[in-house]
Amino acid sequence: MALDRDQVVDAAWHILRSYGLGDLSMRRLARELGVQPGALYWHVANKQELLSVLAQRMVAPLTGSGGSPAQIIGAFREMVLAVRDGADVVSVAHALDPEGMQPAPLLTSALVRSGRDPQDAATTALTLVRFALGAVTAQQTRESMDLPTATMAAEFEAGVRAILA
Amino acid sequence: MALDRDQVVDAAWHILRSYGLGDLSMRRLARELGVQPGALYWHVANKQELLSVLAQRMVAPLTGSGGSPAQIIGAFREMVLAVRDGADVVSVAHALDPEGMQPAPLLTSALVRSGRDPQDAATTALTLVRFALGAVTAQQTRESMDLPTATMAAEFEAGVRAILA
DNA sequence: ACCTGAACACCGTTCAAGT
DNA sequence: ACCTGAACACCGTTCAAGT
Repeated sequence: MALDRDQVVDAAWHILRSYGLGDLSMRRLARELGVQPGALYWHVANKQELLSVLAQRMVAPLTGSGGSPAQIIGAFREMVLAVRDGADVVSVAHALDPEGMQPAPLLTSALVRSGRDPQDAATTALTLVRFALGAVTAQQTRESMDLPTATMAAEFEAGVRAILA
Repeated sequence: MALDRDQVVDAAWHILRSYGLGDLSMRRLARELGVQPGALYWHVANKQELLSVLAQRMVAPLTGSGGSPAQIIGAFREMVLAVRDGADVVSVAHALDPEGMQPAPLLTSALVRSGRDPQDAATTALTLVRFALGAVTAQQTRESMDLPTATMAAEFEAGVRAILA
C-alpha cells in the first residue's frame, strides 16, 4: 500500500504537536513513515507547503464557530497556543493571505455585525490577528525556554480590550 | 592580531543586513572572518547569544530618543523593518525580557507622561510592541516572497491608533 | 589565550534509476 | 505512479590538540 498525502500530513501534524517545529524535518518525517526523504516530494511540493497545510489544520475548528470578536480572537489564541511553535507556523500562513486566512474573515463579519463599517472592521481584524500572533510568539518562545508566562493571558485580554474599545 | 568579540558581532551584523537570517550561519560567519567555525565559540556562547546582541544593536538608536507613544512605536517599526528578518531576531529578545527590552520601557514612561496610570501604561506598552512585531513579521515574510506590502504601513498606523484610543 | 582539525549528528532538495 | 539510492550543498556545537 502506497503512501498518500494525508499520511504525510498526519505524521507531520503528530511530530509538530508532540515535539515542535525543531523536530519536524523532512528527514525525520520520512524516517517516521518508513520511506526515503526524497519520497515525500512526490506528495508535497516542499516543506513550506506542508507547513501551510498544518496551519490550516490548526485553525480549522474556528470556521463556522460564532461568537463576539473578543471570543473569536480568544479561541484563535487558544488553538495556536495549544500547538508547539504554533505561532511560527500560523504567522507565515497569515502573511501569505492576511484577509483570507482565519480568523480574519470571521472577525471582520463579527465586527460588521457589531456595528462597524466594513473598512474599519477589516483593519481592526488585521490588528487583532497581528497582535495575537505577536503575543503567542512571545509566549511560546518563553515556554520553549522554561521561562514563566503567568501574566501573559491577562496581558492578551487587556490588549484585545484596548483594540476593541 | 587575534579575533575579538566585536569583530564577530560586526561581521554577523553585516551578513544579517545584507543577506538575512537564512545566510547568517556560524559556518558562513567563520568563513567571512577567515577562521574555523569552532573559533567563534571562544567569543560567543552560541548563536542565540549572538542574535540577542544583534537585536540590541537594532533598537539601540531608540534609547534616549523622546517623542509620543505613537512616534516611539513608529520609530521601532522602522528600525526593525530596515533589517532583513529583523522581526524574527527582535521577537526572541522581546520574549526573553518583555519589560526590559526597548521600546517597552520607553513607551511605558511616555504613556505615564501622557497621563496613564503606571499599570495601564505597562500593559499598553506590551500591546504596542507585540502588535508591532506581529505586523513587521507579516510584512517581512511577504517581502521575502516578493508579495506586495503597499497597504501595510497604513494598517500599522490604524492599529496603533486603535490601541492608543 | 586563542585557534585548528576533526568529528558528531544532523539539514532540504534533486533526480536518475528502479519497480 | 511511486519510491530508492545517492548525491549536493549545507547546518550548530564540541573538544582534544596545537601555538
